[in-house]
Amino acid sequence: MKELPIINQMDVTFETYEAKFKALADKKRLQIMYELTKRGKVCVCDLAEIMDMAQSKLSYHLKILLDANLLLKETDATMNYYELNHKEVNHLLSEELCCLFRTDNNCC
Amino acid sequence: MKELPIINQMDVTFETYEAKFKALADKKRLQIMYELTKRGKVCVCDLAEIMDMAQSKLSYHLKILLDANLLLKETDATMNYYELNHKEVNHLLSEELCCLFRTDNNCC
DNA sequence: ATTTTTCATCAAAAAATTTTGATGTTGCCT
DNA sequence: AGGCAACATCAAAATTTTTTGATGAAAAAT
Repeated sequence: MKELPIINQMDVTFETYEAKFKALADKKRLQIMYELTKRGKVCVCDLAEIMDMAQSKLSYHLKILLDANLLLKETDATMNYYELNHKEVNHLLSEELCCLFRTDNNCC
Repeated sequence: MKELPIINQMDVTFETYEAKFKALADKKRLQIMYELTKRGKVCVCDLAEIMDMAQSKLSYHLKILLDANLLLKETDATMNYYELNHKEVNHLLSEELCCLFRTDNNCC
């Protein structure tokens, strides 16, 4: 059982966070996160209206957030619902950002 | 004295965070942050060695982090020293990320 | 005064991300 | 079965970001 060299461990760590921060590094995606924070579980068609965004474009952005594990997805028949992955968001962001993207006890 | 519409306030907020997360959304820049967390105040030439990165490239990345207010810069003669902006980092990131980029009391 | 060192900036090329419109898939309804 | 609604995926175009090598600026050393 070989241990990974520390440099590679760090590398993996940086890559993981890179993906998460990349997902957050977009105005539109931050607004999606914000709307989901406010509204809870929302289907793509409603979100497309809320965001005033073409459906394929929205799907693209949702996939990026989902792949970064910042959102959770739930399917019901033909509808797909997305919501914040609060656990992940809380692990990532400070309390200062709570008003925007966090919902927990000692929040705002 | 006209109040900004809420939608525009939010817009500005999202843009600000977009820039900060964009700055963090890069493996190399995360590693720069990490090295500065460990080492404190480092000049560009030393950092270029540490990062094994061409100087112009490093300057490019440092500028992005500096513009996002994640780093602080200090000039002494021909040397430019960079260090983490701990205050800003702490405002942005969770305690969970403390081991990587934060240095404060209740840390690790 | 010239050279050297440190670093920023520039412009062009390369690479990555985003947008767009079209097409594919799945499940529901008639 | 056929049509429709909700959504994902695709490929090409558009845009943005990053890399590269060259040049510029400012202070120190010779």
